[in-house]
Amino acid sequence: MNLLEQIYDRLDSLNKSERKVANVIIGDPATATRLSIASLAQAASVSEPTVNRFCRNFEAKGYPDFKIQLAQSLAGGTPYVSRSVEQDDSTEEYTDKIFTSTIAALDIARKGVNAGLISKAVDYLIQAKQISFLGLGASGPVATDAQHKFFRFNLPVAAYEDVLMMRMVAAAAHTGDVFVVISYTGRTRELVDVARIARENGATVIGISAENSPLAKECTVLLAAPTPEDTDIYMPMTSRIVQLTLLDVLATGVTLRRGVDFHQHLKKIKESLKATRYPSE
Amino acid sequence: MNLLEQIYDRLDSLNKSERKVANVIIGDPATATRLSIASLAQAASVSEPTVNRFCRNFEAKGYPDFKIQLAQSLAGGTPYVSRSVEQDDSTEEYTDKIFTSTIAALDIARKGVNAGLISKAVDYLIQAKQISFLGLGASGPVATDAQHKFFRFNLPVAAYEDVLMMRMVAAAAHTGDVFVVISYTGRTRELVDVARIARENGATVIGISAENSPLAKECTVLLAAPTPEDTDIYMPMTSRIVQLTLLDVLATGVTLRRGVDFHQHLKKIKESLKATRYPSE
DNA sequence: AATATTATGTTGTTATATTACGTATTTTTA
DNA sequence: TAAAAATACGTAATATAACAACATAATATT
Repeated sequence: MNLLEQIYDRLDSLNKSERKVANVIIGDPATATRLSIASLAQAASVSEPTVNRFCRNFEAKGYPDFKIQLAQSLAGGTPYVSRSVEQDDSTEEYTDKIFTSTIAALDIARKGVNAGLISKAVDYLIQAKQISFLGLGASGPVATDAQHKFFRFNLPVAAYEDVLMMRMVAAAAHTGDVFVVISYTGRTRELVDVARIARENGATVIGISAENSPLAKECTVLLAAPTPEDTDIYMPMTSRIVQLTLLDVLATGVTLRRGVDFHQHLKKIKESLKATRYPSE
Repeated sequence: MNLLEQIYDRLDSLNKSERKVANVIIGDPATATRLSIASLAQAASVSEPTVNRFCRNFEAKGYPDFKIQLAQSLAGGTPYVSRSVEQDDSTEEYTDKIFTSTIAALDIARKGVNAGLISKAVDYLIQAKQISFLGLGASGPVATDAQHKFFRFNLPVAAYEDVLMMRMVAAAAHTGDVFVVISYTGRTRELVDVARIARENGATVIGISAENSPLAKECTVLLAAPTPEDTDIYMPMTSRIVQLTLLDVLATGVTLRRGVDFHQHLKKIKESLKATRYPSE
């Protein structure tokens, strides 16, 4: 709960003078952040120490600290907390909730990412003779997207959304091949099988999936997409975006490691696309 | 643009001492808000007036005012500022940058979304006899993903990544059909053509694309994915995530509008998938 | 009604920020 | 390349703001 909410919350339990202070702040928090303690005291018709005591009541070190917290609680207005959509939400509400939840999921993932594992995964990808992205169902497009991305970065890639193809490719895998297996739950039988086959043939398996899942056990490197609390209907949406972002990170890592020559390649690709486009005005 | 972004933006145009100050602030903006001018000056190895001048450079009345603004730009404590990846970034650094940029892009999009247009788009989707998602290249997987999502919500959907198929479907379009056309630039010739054909046949075209683009002109409703400043190599990544999130919003809107019956449907789908999975422990 | 307790204000001190000015550095011009 | 101008930066003095300690007033308790 942010500072401003706390003030509202505790309005009743404040004594006379402090309530005066609270009311001035609530009345116009934005300008309150610009006032000196003297001005605020005057505006509330109380003494300066009263304002100071008021601030300390709210876990602030003093008046300046209080103002900083107040400013922060004013910022943006919306704290990034995953809130689930309700049946009677307005368009504004559910739009905001979806964006906010997605941001919250990314933020959690950001904090939970293991840079060591990313680095390890990049090591494998760089040395790969062939990279295959595997994903079924909702993870299918994620795999295809990864293919596009890595292709742009001039790497030998393929994506498969078809179980039979996956099996065939896994069966024909060699040491040096890398399979990136994408699965939200990590429990899709077929994918777990394919991962095992690939591994048995000496390939490296990078999993983008849930921790402690059957798939996780088959992976050389597992990048866990930390899954937030509620697993309701809307979850797969945000988890998929986390997966995509993890793949962005991997692609970036590979690119950086490969050095400068890729810029040339990228230029070529961009050129090749120009013909298909209307020119910019 | 918030204060922190401004600082990033003007880093180059600052002189030596001021850049020192900027770097300290950027390095840890959160604690910077708690420092006195003396401490900050010391941390940056400059004099206090230099810090003061620095603050005034950024349209602040003085140091305290600057801190307030900084605090506000720090919503929730984490600075979500799009920073581009540098060649010599460590794994931690580029990982964080990618996540942060993605979040920043979503945040910008969140603020820029027009709820009225979302609502309008949802209206069309709900009444649609048939919904087709069209995307080429990097937007292809986005279209396919949308198909998956909307299918789960029991809507008559298809996705096309193939130009010829698109043309055929557009040519056979009827009033009541809805085409969702996804394009980052909005300048892909083929897509623009297809959109026009679909419109001419009475279909509704919902664009998820850039404003003022050729594609935008062919759309019944345009959901602009506001594109942040720099269009360098990494941009398409984040823009695609904004597109996906917009589609999440649309899917959610449709679901909410359709009421309760869809829960039944969702349950059925979940059941059907169970057989393919290893059970949860 | 007397006492204890809490609330609030006054004063002086300390911390903090800012101004004014001077020196050093860089840039420009001859 | 030297001289002049402009800009950058720091020192020291000053003004402002915040706080602590104490005193007084108000309220609650017995």
